[in-house]
Amino acid sequence: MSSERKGKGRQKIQMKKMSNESNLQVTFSKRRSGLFKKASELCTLCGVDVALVVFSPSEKVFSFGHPNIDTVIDRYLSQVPLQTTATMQFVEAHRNANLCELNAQLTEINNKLDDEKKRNDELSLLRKAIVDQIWWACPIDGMNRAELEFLKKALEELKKLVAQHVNGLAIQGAPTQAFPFFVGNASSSNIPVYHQPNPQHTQVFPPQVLQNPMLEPHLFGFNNMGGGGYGPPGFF
Amino acid sequence: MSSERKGKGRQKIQMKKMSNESNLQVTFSKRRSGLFKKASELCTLCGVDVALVVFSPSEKVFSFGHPNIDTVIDRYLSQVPLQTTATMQFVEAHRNANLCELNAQLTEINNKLDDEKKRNDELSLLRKAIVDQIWWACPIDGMNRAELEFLKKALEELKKLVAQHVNGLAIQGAPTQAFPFFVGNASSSNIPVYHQPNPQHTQVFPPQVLQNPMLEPHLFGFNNMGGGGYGPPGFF
DNA sequence: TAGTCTATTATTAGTTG
DNA sequence: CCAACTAATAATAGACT
Repeated sequence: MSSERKGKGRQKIQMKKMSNESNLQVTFSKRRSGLFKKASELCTLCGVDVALVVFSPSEKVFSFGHPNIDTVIDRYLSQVPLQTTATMQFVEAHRNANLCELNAQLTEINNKLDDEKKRNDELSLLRKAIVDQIWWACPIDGMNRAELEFLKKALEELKKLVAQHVNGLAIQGAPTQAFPFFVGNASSSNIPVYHQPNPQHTQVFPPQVLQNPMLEPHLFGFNNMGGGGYGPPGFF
Repeated sequence: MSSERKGKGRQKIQMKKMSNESNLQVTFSKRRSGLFKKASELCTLCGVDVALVVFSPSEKVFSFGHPNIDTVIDRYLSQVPLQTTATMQFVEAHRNANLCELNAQLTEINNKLDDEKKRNDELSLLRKAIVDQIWWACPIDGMNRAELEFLKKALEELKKLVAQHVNGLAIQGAPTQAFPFFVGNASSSNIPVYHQPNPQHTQVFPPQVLQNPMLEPHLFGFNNMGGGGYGPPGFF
């Protein structure tokens, strides 16, 4: 009988492993569905081949493939001759370690950016409120010079604050220059290991570009590695 | 200088292969990013393992894996001993053929459902408009009996129409009983081949449950096939 | 070719049954 | 566990840059 509508709607969630087990299960189901749907849509819209394998928290396996998962996996494996020599493993280990660290830093910086952005938004709002108030309070000419003076001071203070924030961001985020990713539309993210093993089924000297799909080649500055001339084979 | 804001915003698109090549490329890039992001979020939030391989329209390969794509693929392959005997291939071929057809039918039915829903929405809106008009026009008692009569007739007509639509749907969609999927939140979809090869790394007699993730086990009525007793091994 | 912007559509977190 | 609902957040088609 309690016909109350009290759904609070979707809430933002932290991008980290969910603590509540039952929530995790539900979220897994929903998001798995969403992921498979997206994958199938990509196939349909773009006519490309995809393979997707997901192990559930209870170790059950879910998979999807177009035109067929085994075909795609075979194709993938044939392109990644996986020369699992000791050297390769060493390289890979270093690479992964680096990536993890980079991702951690990226996440941290993104969080800071989020915070700053939020604070800036708040300040902007406040500023807007005050400006509006002035607009309302002063039909045409300053009716109360003292008040106007006060508001002017407040505005300057705010301006300074904002400047400080921006500045602080620039200084604090100095290493950010190494991670110009996400700056446009930053949003906290905890991204595991992305991996583009080979631009094509070409050579396999340096294990080649290990990357975050969000952190695509062009973001690193060296775009178009599909040609043949790759960058230096150093470990980053 | 033309500082016009004329973005029309996101438009709905048909769930079929895009015809415009350059649009397709752009969409592929955007959706690939989105897909990889979703995959990584699933890993992070639920702590599960995922492997994702995508071949671009230009045959480049993009992949993602947590904790590592090869690990996940190995795990997947070990669960799918792929007894590629001739019999199996035959079975598989039939299964795929069947699935394609089923998916096609499903898509068609979904489209019809969408259409019907839209029409029903329109009718509902119309009905509501009329009801509202009555409400407005008649403060308390019928001020114009003729008009009221007309409206009553119109309402009955609408009711009949809606009934017809529902009925038509039920008849036209008779085979729908075999596809009770999506009924809840139907939305056109052209889904390729989904595949859950094995509930666990258990036996492999009938190649086992090939399915659409959106079409999960419970939707088929036989949930929990992780036990051991499977249904008949027929080709659907 | 990739990034931006904006209006929309799509997805989903939290709840209830 | 599953479905439905709601109110939010998130993703993205189209147009520009």
